[in-house]
Amino acid sequence: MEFNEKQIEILLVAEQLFAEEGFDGTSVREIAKIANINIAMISYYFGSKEKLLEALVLYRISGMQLHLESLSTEDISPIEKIEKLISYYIHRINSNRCMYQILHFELSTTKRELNLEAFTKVKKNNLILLENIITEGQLQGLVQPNINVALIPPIIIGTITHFHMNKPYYVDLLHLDSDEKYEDYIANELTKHIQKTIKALLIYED
Amino acid sequence: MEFNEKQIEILLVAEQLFAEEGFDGTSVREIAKIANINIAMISYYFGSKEKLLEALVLYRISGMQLHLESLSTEDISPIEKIEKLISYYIHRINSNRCMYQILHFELSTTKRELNLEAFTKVKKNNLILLENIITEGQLQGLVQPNINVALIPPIIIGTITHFHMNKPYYVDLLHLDSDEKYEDYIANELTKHIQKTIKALLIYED
DNA sequence: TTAGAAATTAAACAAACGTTTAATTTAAAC
DNA sequence: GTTTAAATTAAACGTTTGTTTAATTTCTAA
Repeated sequence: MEFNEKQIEILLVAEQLFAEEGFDGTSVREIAKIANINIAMISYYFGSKEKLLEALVLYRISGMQLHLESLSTEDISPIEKIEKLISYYIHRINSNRCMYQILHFELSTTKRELNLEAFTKVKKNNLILLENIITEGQLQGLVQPNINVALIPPIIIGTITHFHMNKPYYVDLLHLDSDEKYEDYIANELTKHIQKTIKALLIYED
Repeated sequence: MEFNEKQIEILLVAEQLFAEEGFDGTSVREIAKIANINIAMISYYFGSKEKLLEALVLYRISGMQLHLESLSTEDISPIEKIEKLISYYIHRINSNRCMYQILHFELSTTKRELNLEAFTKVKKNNLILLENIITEGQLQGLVQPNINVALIPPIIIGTITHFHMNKPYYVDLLHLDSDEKYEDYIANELTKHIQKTIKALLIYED
């Protein structure tokens, strides 16, 4: 699926609005107004509002593949690999904040049936990568046995998305009174915190 | 604010629908139909659809106060206290799944301005409780210094909510092919996993 | 038993919704 | 320059939306 400039403009406007106000809370007229196009163009290009959403999800997820194959073969310790993987996770969620917001809702609504196979595939690939790294660490005696690897991504992704979703609360609690401070906190404090947590979990003896 | 039986029935129906289809994705006619009442009763009792949501949020959050004051004085180790606190967290999120789903969306939408002071208050109270327990642990030398306490609840809450939101994915991945298995997994595996993670974080030496 | 309040109803309201139409403009190809 | 397709438009379409109305029923208390 290839999109022209105008279509991409529409997709980007729709993405932000869907994230801010939800799919059902956003009207095609609103999208058209901000994207500076006629309402009919949405049906003309995408078929319908719902197909616009599908196109958007596909458009984003296809660009979301982790390029981490190289990580497996890098000459660093498994722990460092995990740290890199977490950084990458956080970076991906950060730069796809709107799409994660949309998916979070769409995943749990019964209203629409989005085809999220591509997304599932990405996640399963990442999980295998993580499993390999952890197995490597276990063989080297750096990582404890009996680690439930499937439950590690939820810690990483869950913590970050929860932080984002409760932005007003954490801005208040942690005095992050500018967007810059907020972004910095995520890139530094929060990232380190998650890395430390996962490292602790891997090393911790039950 | 006191509600009669009929009002509570409406609130419960609305809660489930708002959680499943979102506020904007749910119509008052749908609520009325399932709750077996006339559409006009919603305006009659609550004023409007939006005020119905406000009433619902207030109704749930007021019943959400942790009853954990006793925890501080219990004669168990700080680590055990943390474990209990986490169990309680998980139990609360589990039994308020719909409301958490609704709040998750409402917290990040710019459409409506819900008064969530009560919710913030609950969270801040819990944080103080957690801080006290951790300080106690540090004084006894059981817990490391330099713990960022504010970032511990996000791990707990984020992990569980992420798990819930991605239910179809984890059902598939972990072969939880019945509701019972799913619930059991959360109550056992996932709970233990989070407890282990937090314990590891508190004990782990950087 | 009766008066008054509360609860409930069907119907109507205007506004907003997603989508389609048919006409027009713009662009590309020959 | 003409032809054909693609892009764009304003207007209208039929639904659905949340809310209100005014009439009626049910309940409560004197």
